[in-house]
Amino acid sequence: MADSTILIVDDEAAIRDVVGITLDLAGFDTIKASNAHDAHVSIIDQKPDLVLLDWMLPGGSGIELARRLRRDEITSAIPIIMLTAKASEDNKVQGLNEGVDDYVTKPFSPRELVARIKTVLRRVNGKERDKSLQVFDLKLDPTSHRVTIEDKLVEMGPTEFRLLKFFMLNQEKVFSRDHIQTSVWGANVYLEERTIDVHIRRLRKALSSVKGVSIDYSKLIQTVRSAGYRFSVRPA
Amino acid sequence: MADSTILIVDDEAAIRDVVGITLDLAGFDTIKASNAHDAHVSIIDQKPDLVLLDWMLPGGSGIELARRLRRDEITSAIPIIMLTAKASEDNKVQGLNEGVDDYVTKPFSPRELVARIKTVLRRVNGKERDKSLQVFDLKLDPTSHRVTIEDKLVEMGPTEFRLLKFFMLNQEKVFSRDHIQTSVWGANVYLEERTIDVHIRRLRKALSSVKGVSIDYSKLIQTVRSAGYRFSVRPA
DNA sequence: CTTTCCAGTAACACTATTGTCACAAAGCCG
DNA sequence: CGGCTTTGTGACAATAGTGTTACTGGAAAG
Repeated sequence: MADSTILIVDDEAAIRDVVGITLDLAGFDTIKASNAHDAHVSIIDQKPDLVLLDWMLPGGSGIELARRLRRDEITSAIPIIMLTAKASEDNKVQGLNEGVDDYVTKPFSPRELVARIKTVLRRVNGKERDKSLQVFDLKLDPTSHRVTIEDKLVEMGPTEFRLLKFFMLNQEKVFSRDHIQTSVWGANVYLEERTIDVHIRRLRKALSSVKGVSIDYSKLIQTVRSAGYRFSVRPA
Repeated sequence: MADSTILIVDDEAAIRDVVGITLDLAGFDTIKASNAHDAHVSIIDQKPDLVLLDWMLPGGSGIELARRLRRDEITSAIPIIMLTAKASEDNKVQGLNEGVDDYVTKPFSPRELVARIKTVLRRVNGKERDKSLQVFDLKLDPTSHRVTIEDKLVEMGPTEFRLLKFFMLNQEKVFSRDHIQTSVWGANVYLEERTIDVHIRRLRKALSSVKGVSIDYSKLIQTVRSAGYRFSVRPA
């Protein structure tokens, strides 16, 4: 983790410097780029472990670059954290569809930035253990048994909680209903097949029930026809 | 913790040696005694942080010594772990009433012995944080939201779970119903006063519902007339 | 010993949660 | 488009959990 290389893409030198210093202090290696083209070259060339991408870039926006990276087989697995000037709903929703892994809104505290980078790296590396689970601003705390979105409590039943926990611990993979049943309800439990669907629905409902939130987190639970469901930050 | 001194009281030299070596390796200082009288003198003289006491001692049983230690102001705070040849129900129940802090049944693994000593020391020193809470063989795991007695699942409702968690985090102190209500239900919640009593009853019921267990763990929840309730391993 | 008070207990009504079902909607195939 | 499959959705009944109440039993006070 401490050896991860982060590519910082921002047209403002001041931002590059501040972020660079922050990440240096946190033990990351850093590369910098001031425009989308240079960034793309650096990514292919040096394969950073994560890209910090400014939303607004001259001559090719950040979102364009993100899209390109996702399309390309070689770069599609590299996590991206967007740096946005302000929390705009449209931006967030669109970014979600482009497969961005997280957002950090300027101005941000060094602490938060580092925390989010670590979270994303942990998630991508599949080393999600203990502690509270977090995806964007959706947090699940196994200890206090609470789920929040942007610090607003999300109400759901115990079964939905376990279902969400399972998904957050196993992101990006498709699970059959059988598999979900075994993992969430346990073996030796007979359930009518459609029961899973209903709980999926209830979970989605709970996730989108929070008002005043820019992202619809229920979209993270994707239906894979004839296969099962998947929890993913990437577009379906 | 690593500097704690443990007094080993056993009439068998072989046991004293084995236990002594085990504790040395675990970083504890050890004192040894082969009978109740010597043990008592050593305790007053050297004030060990914990006493490992053999149940059957020639010329004054271990239980007698435990009782004497609890009666005396000076020694009453020193935790005691009993070493018993076999898990006899009567012994355990009686020991519970004498205020023994834990039991280890011979033969025991060094690993288990050290683990139990550390648990008791942690509990007594009030540094019970994180992790799973344990008292004797009663375990509460905040993360998995499970309670077990001797690894057997104890069924109870969510409210009883929180109530038990509260008690296990705050042992040996008497709490008024008001205090319990605020801690477990939260402030700004109106409850009919007797409601607490009913939940206490349900928790006790749950704790004593497990079959094939030598100790009645419901006894740990003590009623303090006109004051409230207390969770304690010491006699009422 | 009697009275008074307090806690134990059982029973009840109310609510939340859960699994199931029936039907509507959407996707997929030729 | 038309038929078939799969999923979304609302409704429902059964169950578990919760708070309240009334009655019982035992301890403390007089």
